[in-house]
Amino acid sequence: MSQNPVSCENCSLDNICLPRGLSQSEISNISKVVKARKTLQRGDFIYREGDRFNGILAIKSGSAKLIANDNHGNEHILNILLPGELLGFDGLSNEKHGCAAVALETMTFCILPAESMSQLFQNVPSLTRELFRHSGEKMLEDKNQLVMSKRPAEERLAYFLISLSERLKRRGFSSSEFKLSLTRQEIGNHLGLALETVSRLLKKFQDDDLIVVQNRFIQIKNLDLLKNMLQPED
Amino acid sequence: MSQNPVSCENCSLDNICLPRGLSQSEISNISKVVKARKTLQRGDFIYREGDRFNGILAIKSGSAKLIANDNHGNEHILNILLPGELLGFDGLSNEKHGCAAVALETMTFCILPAESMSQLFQNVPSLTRELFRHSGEKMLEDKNQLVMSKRPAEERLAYFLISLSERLKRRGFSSSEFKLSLTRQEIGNHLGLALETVSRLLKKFQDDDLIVVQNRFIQIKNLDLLKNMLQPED
DNA sequence: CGTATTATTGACTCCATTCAAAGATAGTGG
DNA sequence: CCACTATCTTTGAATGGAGTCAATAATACG
Repeated sequence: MSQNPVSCENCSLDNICLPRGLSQSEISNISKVVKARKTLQRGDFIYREGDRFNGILAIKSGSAKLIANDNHGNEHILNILLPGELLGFDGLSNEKHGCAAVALETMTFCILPAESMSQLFQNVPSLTRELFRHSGEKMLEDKNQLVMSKRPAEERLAYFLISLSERLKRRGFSSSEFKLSLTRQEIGNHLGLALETVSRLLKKFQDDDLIVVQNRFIQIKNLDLLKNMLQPED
Repeated sequence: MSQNPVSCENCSLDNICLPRGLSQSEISNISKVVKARKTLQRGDFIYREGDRFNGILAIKSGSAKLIANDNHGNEHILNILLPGELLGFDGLSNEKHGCAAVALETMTFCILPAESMSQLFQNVPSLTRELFRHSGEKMLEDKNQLVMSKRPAEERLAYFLISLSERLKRRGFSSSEFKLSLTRQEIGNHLGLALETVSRLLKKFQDDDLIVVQNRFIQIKNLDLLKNMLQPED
């Protein structure tokens, strides 16, 4: 892997990613230690479960999935990661990654090296604050996933589409049309559904004029109605 | 609420709680700002969803639950918290708590005030490290819960009992006999099961000689067999 | 163009829920 | 201390949502 120096200073993701909320001089400070890594292809591992923790990573372009293995040899897709989102927190607790990260498509990422973290915490206090903020956000996201995991299949899929749409919007992509870099299998795995159920429900959503599906392309036609599925009926 | 000064220096939980991994002088440093709050009773709120974030809390005695509300007016029990465990991370991202914390029984807790955190991060670098470690642990726990949420009812309940037993053990309590401070309703809520299913499965576990249940008292008779339920059959 | 992967659709099955009713436990006040 | 009540727990029977199995269709890829 190449380790080109990279600049957070002129990165288009500066308002979403690590430097969010930092002053110009602070950004320039972290910019000195943040490294860019070479491009990965779909299926490539960013890190594997058990790998030594090397730092907090940030998606620069493309997308990735976080996967955990259970005792039964099954993979579980814990999260989908979009540009500007941080990953690697699963390695914070004991220097070893607790799950794996895999590219979902051609992608690039940056790295805040572990060895410079303690020094940065001293020199750039807002970075500490910001990292805790990111880590708090991850936990709230996990919380939502846990709550949703107890809801029926239809709601889980609706929530998945809505949250994806909103996260894409915040990153300057279209919120109403996007390509899923996931197979039905992977969507089902992530949501705890059989792939056939995902297929059936996407069709149902289309029949109800909520979305248009064409293979992995999704067009959201009626976001409000989709959101209504998450609300009580009355 | 009273705000008695408290000492982490002679707390029996020092190897589990916040001061874990800190030097004597560092512990004495954080000890100066950590406050103890008065005793709460079952059902009392430690904090409510939406409350301003006041700091990271630590259970000193007793236990608590973290609950989130969904759009349907239902409560979801996200986590059970035992002595020495930290809570409040749900308030890190935007200064407001994303869920509520409620006492499960008579309990006490300590608080690391938010206003002293940034200063501590500067003066006690290992505290920053330690807090990230705790936060990483929480995320791995959430990961396990997400993975388990896709497994059948029997495995979920087995995992719940095992993990409770292990956490109690690390805290110096009996790992084989303990009182659940939760109703069947609450266990079911936490695991995404109907209370009747919890009741039936506890009975089944007892019939299989894995445990003895007497109301809310649980005695684990065969931990290995219980753990086998989480392993592949072959 | 042919092969492998992915997606759709239908029929059947089953795990866990819901509904219902009875039984146990704990807490309260007379 | 016991009766009374509210809450919690157990157990049975019926239902249903989503999974599994299976076969076909569409798409991507070398």
